Amino acid sequence: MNDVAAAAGVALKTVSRVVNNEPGVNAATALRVHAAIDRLGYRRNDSARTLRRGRTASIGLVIEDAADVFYSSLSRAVEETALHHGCLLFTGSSQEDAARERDLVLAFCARRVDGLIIVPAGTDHTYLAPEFEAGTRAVFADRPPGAGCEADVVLSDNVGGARAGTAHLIAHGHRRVAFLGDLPRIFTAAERLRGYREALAAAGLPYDEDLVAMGPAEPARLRADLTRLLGASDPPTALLTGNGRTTVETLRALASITGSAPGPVTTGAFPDRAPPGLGGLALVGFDDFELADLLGVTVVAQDPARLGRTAADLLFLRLAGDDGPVTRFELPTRLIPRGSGERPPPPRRDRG
Amino acid sequence: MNDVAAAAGVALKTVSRVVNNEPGVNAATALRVHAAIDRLGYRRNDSARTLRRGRTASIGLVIEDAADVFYSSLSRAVEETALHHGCLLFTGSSQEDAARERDLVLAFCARRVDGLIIVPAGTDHTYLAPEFEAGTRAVFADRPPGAGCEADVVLSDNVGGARAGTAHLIAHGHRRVAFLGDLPRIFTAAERLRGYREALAAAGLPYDEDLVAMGPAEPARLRADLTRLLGASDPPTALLTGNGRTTVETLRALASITGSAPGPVTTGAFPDRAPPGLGGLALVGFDDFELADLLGVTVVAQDPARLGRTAADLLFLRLAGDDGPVTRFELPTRLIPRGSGERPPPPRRDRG
DNA sequence: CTGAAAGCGCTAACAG
DNA sequence: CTGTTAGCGCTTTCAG
Repeated sequence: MNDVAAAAGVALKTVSRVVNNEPGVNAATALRVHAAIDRLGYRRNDSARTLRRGRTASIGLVIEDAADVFYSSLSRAVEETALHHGCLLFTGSSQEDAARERDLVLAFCARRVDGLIIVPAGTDHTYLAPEFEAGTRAVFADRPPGAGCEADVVLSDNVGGARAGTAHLIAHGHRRVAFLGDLPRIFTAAERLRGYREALAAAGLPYDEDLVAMGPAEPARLRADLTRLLGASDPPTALLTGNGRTTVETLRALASITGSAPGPVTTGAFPDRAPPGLGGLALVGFDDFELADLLGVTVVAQDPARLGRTAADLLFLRLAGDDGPVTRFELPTRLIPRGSGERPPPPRRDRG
Repeated sequence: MNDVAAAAGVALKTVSRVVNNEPGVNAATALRVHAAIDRLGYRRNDSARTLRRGRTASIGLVIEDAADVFYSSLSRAVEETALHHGCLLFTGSSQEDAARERDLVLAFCARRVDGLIIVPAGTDHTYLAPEFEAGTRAVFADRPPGAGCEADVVLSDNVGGARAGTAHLIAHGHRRVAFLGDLPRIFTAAERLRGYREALAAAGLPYDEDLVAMGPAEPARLRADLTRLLGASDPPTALLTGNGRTTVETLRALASITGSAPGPVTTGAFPDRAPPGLGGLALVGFDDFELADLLGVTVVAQDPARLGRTAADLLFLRLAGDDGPVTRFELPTRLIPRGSGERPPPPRRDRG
């Protein structure tokens, strides 16, 4: 900028004014400055600019895994909103690791991001207190912050969604509904388990621990749990899977267990024959996923993009000075019947 | 930092030394400084730090769409490598818009990112020249830079992959193979079309323009093109789809045209019956996708994560001072037979 | 081992 | 309309 000023024969400040389109610069002078800028290939250093101005015009986003469709949709929505507000976006994946989440957040804070959107992996966010004190704002998405951390949060209605999915299966005659969930320490997994239990209770059905399998969405673990479930003396006739990954891996596991892939819905909306590969099981999955429509898999859909958009909107509201009380948004889920969740249980065999 | 220095009764520089673990500080002094840091909740401002040091320890990534699985995998790999090098990552989606690509890149450059990884939407990258001159490094991924821009690039073997996919269908007896590609202005689409043509030529088959449909991967457009293709007097018996989105939307379109969803591979590896929904068509898709295995869809797989990793590694090599000649990596693709690509054409009806 | 001074590139505040 | 001065928070350089 100094060089430009020298080249144009003006003061530093005049160059600054021109570069920022500030009013009150003689057109001729501005022209001279512009010429110098072009000649020297000058580009403003926004790093220095933000240092001076106090705001970095950047926000940080910590998600679980950028490669996961759920979080990448959320991320995309946040990006859109950020750009719309003239903000650049730092992204990082916590990999469901609390320490890594903290490191990322603190790294973003060290760069003095104006705000944060966090899908928390950990449950202790006391490390954020100094940052909050320093004026950094944060909005939590998909999961709430740990106890003792007051911050806005945008969630899906996990309990309601799981309840609806379970009730849907029960309404179609199922009395033995299994739940395949994520690790129970994960907020959404615990909430969905709660919804599942509530639906059972509402229908007067007993809660049977043997019908519940919580764990990571890994093929080996799901295969083992499914084998156990299906081999039991009183096996489930329906499955509620706790998230997108789990649903997909369950379909895969079932295909290998029953010896064929899950079948599609035939022409009509809801076929009355069993989709091959589900082995006669009914299935409702939490989270919509690509090709679920073709496969005829009934799901409880979240809207990850809306989750991200809402969180980002909220953050920018805060950054604009909104100092209202901490809020908690809960976005609705939507049950999409596609066949796999509308199948009745097989006729009851007599026992003995 | 001033406050900390005052509180600890030392000079500014001593605090700086402690914060950066620089050697040559009395243990007792360091302790006093640490105490002051904790008491005041001090956190170093990395923005100021990078301004002074010249390097921002951040890189910018411009992809087409963060919500697309292909680019989100690439993105995740870049992120991993960046973090490994102590770098933070700015992300932005160009949405296949050259102007937006440029704006994002220049915004990143204004923040003085150390380097860039770009999946270009545009074909004119002269706007980068001043940045290169200023020392910013860039690596292109998935697609090469426009003419006149010298930069490293990491690609998939698009020609070879498309050639292999087409040859695979021809080897299974098909002589009427259609190609459903992306917009021809997109580098990868053009390359894959070239591979398709090469395979035809190698097999002594004519290139029939009526068998080629290039355009955006949108349901309506694909439905129209497929309807036209299948309704022709000499319709194709096999399809090569030009990317993941197109494959998925083609499956969807075919399902709605033929009145049923595509069917799964049955127990054996390659069923000899037509997967329902493909209407007897054989299909090879460019790009692997979630559940392609269960649906039995043969694909030419790219490795987006490796694309990202390679590009990032290359960038950090450059940032470390490697000034070798500009390189062009081409990663291999892999044909994964799953059934849909191994179906023979239907017995030839006599015409007339 | 510690400190004072200068300055990274920019903008805010106040002159002229 | 233009310029000067100070300083954002840090590190570099050099001197104690």
